[in-house]
Amino acid sequence: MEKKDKKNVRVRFAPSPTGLFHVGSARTALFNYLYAKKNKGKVILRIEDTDRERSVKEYEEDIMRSIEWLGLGWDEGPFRQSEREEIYKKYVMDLLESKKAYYCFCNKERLEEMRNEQREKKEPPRYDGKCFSLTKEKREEKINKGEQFTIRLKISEEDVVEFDDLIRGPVKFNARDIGGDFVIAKGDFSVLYNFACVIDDYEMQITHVIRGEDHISNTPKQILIQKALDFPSSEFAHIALTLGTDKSKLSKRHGAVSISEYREKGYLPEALVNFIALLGWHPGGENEIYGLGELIEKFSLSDCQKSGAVFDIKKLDYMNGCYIRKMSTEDLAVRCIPYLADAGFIKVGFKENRYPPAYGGVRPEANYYTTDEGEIHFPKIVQIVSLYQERIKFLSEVKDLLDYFFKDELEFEKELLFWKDAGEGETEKNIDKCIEIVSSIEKWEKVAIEEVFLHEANKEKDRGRLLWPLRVALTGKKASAGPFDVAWVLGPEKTLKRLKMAKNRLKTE
RNA sequence: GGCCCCAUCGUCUAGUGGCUUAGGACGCCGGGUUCUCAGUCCGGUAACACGGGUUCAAAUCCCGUUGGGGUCACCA
Repeated sequence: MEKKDKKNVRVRFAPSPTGLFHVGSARTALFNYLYAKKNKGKVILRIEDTDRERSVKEYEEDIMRSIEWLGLGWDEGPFRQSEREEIYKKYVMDLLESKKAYYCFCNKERLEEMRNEQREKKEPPRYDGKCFSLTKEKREEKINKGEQFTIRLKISEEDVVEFDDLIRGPVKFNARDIGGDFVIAKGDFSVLYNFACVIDDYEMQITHVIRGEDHISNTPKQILIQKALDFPSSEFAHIALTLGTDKSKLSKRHGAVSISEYREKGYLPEALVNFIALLGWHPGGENEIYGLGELIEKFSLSDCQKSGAVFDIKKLDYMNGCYIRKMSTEDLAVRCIPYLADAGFIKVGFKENRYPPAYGGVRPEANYYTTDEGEIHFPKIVQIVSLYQERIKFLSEVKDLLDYFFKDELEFEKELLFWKDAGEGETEKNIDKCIEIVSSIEKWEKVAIEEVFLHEANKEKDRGRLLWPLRVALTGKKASAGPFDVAWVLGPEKTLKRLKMAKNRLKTE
């Protein structure tokens, strides 16, 4: 149903900076982006900060940082509604002059009371239009007395507002159900959301308004404003909401909802984008892994689901794991380094000051790394990290998993060294054997280590007798990467040292 | 409560009147690989909300019921 001229598609991201950038807003931004790119159109970023009290500069930064991190970007902006008040005011004055809007001096108490009464009578809350009939003299008198006022748009209650939603098809509202003449501006002529939105969409020549379903009831108001101003109507597409596990609109109480939280936990932007795109949209077919390019190529509003989609973190985890496994080990190391640094395992230095660290970005060619023991080279980090490439679902896991590569002494109960029913004696014997094997290896290479250990371990009826204590001695953990790999990365000296330390530990209480 | 939107496995979904004993993915369960944890491979569990129509034929079209959600500010 995507008809009309798509040659000059212009869409907008219009978040308001009243909180950290949310996965729901990110999904809306994504759909806008995909639609625009698919149709060779432009994306305009507009910060909706007409509510000064609730708008926070840091959140605005978070919005832009998050959008960029996701790889989405925009073509024009950022525009800020707080910087466009003169423009809005001009339109308010026009409306006032043409009598399509009027001053209202009703105070909040009266409004509140009226609403309560209507509610009790089970009527829909609605402004009764009292101030519309105020005479010019009366009005000026009140203004001169300094009475507070608002400006309301006069609507005709018989009107039927219809629009053809690109996702849902025709949607119809009776004007009498939208609550009467509604406020478009406050006493200082600062305008409200619906009004600013319509003016901006017009001035920025937005062709397609793609937004969350929660805005569907704002649409008739906006269309009424468009009509009052003789603006052409834009196309609307209301995408279904992102839901929490209880099926209500996703919000803070559902847990992590901001893009920055996901970034910090170590989700990859490409995985997050892939996952979010598939919430409420499906290109058909059985593939589920798509890069941004493919997403753009396949995107269509008509393939969007009409019902809300629950944000299922388990599936995101799975997808993130897929993306982690898919990337090169070098790339993985680059992405893990900030987490290793954060855990205090390594320190990141910069060879040249003119290459300041990019946001979240590490560049092996411009950095050097140190541990408590001195410099550690990038290839070594690659080795370490690659042992966990198949094991982690998100990057921050390396903080808990890789500690033993950066510690000299490991903390663990000696009983952890015991394989099944093996006691102290047998365990000591096996550790001795490991020491012997390690000492005998001439070329410290992955395959060689594995071969000789396996050869020895196969003599036992159960490989674990030899390999379990080896692994625990090297890692101090009951779950870890394979012992040969760990030994190889650790190097012969450290391997030997840890085996000896494990042996000593057996003798302690 | 008014208005609006929606309705296929627990979750994301395929399905656009016959190809469907409803397909895939995540999760979950079982098994293989295995020193552990992952990963990987194989197998399994599980859904068309209900009731009426229309039709030779309905998950698919229509109506109703029920259920869920959104929204009703001098917030966005």
